[in-house]
Amino acid sequence: MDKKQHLLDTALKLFVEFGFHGTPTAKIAKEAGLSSGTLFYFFSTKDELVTSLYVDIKGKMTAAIMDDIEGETSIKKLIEGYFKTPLFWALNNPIEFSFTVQFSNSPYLNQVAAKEIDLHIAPFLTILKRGVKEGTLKNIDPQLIFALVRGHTFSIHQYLAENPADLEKQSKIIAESFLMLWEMIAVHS
Amino acid sequence: MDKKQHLLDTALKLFVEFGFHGTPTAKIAKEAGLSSGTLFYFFSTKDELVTSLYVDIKGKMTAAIMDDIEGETSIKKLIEGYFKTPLFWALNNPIEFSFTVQFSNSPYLNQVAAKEIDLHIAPFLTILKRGVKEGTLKNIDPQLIFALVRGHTFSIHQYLAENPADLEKQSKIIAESFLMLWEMIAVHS
DNA sequence: GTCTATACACCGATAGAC
DNA sequence: GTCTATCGGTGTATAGAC
Repeated sequence: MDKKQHLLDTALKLFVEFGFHGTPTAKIAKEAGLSSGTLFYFFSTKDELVTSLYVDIKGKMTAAIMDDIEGETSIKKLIEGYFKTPLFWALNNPIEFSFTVQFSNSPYLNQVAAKEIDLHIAPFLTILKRGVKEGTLKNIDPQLIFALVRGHTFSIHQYLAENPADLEKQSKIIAESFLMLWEMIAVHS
Repeated sequence: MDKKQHLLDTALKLFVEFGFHGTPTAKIAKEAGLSSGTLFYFFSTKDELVTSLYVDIKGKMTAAIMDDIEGETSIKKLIEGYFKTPLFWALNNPIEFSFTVQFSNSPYLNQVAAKEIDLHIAPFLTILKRGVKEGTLKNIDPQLIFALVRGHTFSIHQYLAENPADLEKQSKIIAESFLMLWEMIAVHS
């Protein structure tokens, strides 16, 4: 068994429930069945544990998106992947997703290098720019379109989290909400 | 001068910059030119200071919305108020708005009674229900429409915060983005 | 109401044995 | 690699004088 991973998993669960501040390292170690010393053997500081958890999760989410859009070239399909994949991923990994939301809206975000964040944003922005250039997307600032996709994702996630439903219904909501998003940002011919 | 209000103002500024955890009560008191003892004379715990700050700000935002939509009856105008007012309010009160975003995505939110939160949501939900019933809004769950409006607001705020522009341009973006939102949720005849 | 001084709990991190 | 034990620092909150 991988103890480092076990510590990450335990920390994740506790952070989401009690917050970063509300979760002492001693509690993480104890809950994981390990000692404080071991925790600090794997992570030199608490901040490193928190931020590496974020980088970890963000990487997994991005990987899922990349996997989904692999080989795609159509703007619509690409944006669909960037929108739907995180949502389906969130259905299967609610705690991980909650963590990223909490982290992204906390001052911890500043501790993650801008380059690390840009790494996930840049490719999507390139796609959006192409979409605007080609006339597939409305002629508005790609940064704004990016914000709209993000916000829409955020909306649907919030809704799904607060209104439990079976997978079929959830899938339907995600699919329909993508069409709403697409109508909003695409040029209709 | 109202020292309690001064403490609230100082705390607000520091919380947004350093986070709740990163801001000791002693620092708040010192920055406000007061002593720790005085702080705890006005607020019996730090948590009370944090949550009362939230309730305070939320109340002001809601008041601004209510003031804006006073006398309105048309669904479109009402939703426009609920969408635009917070955004314009955020332009003039960026720190306050940042605080609410940070607070809403932290475990502190659980410390605010559900009733307090519902107080701000319920009236808007009533309007949305009426809009769906009347056929002005698309026939989807009002809760979902609510989430969409929220997310859209979140998007535009994020965009405006990251892309500084003059007031005229900002106003234009807010106005145009409302139309995008309206097209998304309204029935087109 | 406001201050100074301080109690005292807690937490992050280290040292050193095994 | 993992543990136990513990240090030093920090932070909330209180006591009591003014």
